[in-house]
Amino acid sequence: MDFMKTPTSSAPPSDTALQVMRVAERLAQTRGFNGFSYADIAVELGITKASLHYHFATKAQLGCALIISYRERFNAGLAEIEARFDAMRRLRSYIQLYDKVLLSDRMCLCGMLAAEYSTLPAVMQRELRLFFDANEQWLERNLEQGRAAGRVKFRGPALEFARTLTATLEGAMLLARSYQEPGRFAATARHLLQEMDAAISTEGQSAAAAGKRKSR
Amino acid sequence: MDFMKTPTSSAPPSDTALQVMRVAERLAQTRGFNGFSYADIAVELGITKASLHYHFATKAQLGCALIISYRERFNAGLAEIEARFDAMRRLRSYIQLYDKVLLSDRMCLCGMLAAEYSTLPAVMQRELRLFFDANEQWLERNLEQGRAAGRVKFRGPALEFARTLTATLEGAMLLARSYQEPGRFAATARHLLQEMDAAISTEGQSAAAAGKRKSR
DNA sequence: GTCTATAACGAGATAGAC
DNA sequence: GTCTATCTCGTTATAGAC
Repeated sequence: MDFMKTPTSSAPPSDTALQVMRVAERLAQTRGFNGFSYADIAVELGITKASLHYHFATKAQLGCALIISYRERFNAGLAEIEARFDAMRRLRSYIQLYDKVLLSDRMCLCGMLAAEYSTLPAVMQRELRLFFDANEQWLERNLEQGRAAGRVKFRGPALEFARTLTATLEGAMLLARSYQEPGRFAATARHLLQEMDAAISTEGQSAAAAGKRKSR
Repeated sequence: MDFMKTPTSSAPPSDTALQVMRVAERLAQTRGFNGFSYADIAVELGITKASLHYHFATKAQLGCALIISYRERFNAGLAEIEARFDAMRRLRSYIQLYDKVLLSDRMCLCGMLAAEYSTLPAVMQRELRLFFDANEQWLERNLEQGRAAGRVKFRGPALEFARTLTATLEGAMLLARSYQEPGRFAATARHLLQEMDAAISTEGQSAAAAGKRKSR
């Protein structure tokens, strides 16, 4: 965990720094990285902007710390899930990670930053891609294992399906926040899990075409 | 077609206003609504910021004009598609609308604005939702028709699948832009179309679980 | 319609005292 | 570590001449 001023620093963040990050993370998730300022954080914590700059000299450094922290917690969550459940429950738990974020009225930090990608400092862009890389590797691995075990079904390469899955979850979060209905995300989550569950028959998906598996 | 200063105005936009919108739209799609300023537009068009304010008194009005214009063009595209093709080709064409945007190095305007939703003026928030509403109604209608005709297959209510579809496309665009690979979106698009195509067998999706029902 | 000029404010960031 | 004070720049927006 190196959140701090330089990528090579290893000093543990102070109490104040952690509070700054806590507030900044929420603001970044709800308003975007370009949607909040040091003044917003300072007011909420009852300190001055100058004090913030002591802990995070530039906003880019704060942004990097946010991504690294978020990614590490996410990866820790994934590791925990992977150690515990079988294939379908892992995927269910994966989706619940996203659901939990949305239920706290936030967008995924990295999904939000992805929208702002072209305006972000290069250092943040790099850290951001690492989040999605880790996501897709975890999913690819577990999808492949689940399919081999006969518990998960999907078509094509696991990597491509992993990317589709992440895209759907990020997109569903994004759109759900424009409405005031958490059910929008939940419905999509349910749909995804049903489609992947090898224990659920695929018969009768198509009302009229049901009888036409002959075509081949 | 009312892009202009008030929601009830109906004067056609002047040549300059159209140029302003053309530039502003591109900036909003690539950098976000909070990621560009009147100065950016002014420099690019070789006029002054003050002139911009003559055409669009406030940035919120410019933003509304952008959404309405974008939505109307999108709806026109959807109407054209609906008049011409059969079910699967309609869905393919729908996805191509998104692909075309991404290939011009842009994010969907409304997907981008959805990320910034909580920071947008209320008038823009309202116009934005109308875009997604129109999208989901078009998709719901055409998915249902396609399923009834036996050409499209999917599980559950058409409305829910429509929302999942839009979420996947918006999410895939969002993530594709953090990498420099348009193939990321294309792969997801291909995957979606394969899954929906009733003419494609669903056998063998699950390597191990599929030992049964082998009509191949 | 477009301009110059400027208001009014907020942004990120720094210097230096305590 | 936190403060006051300040700097510089960019932002939206307006007044008024041409």
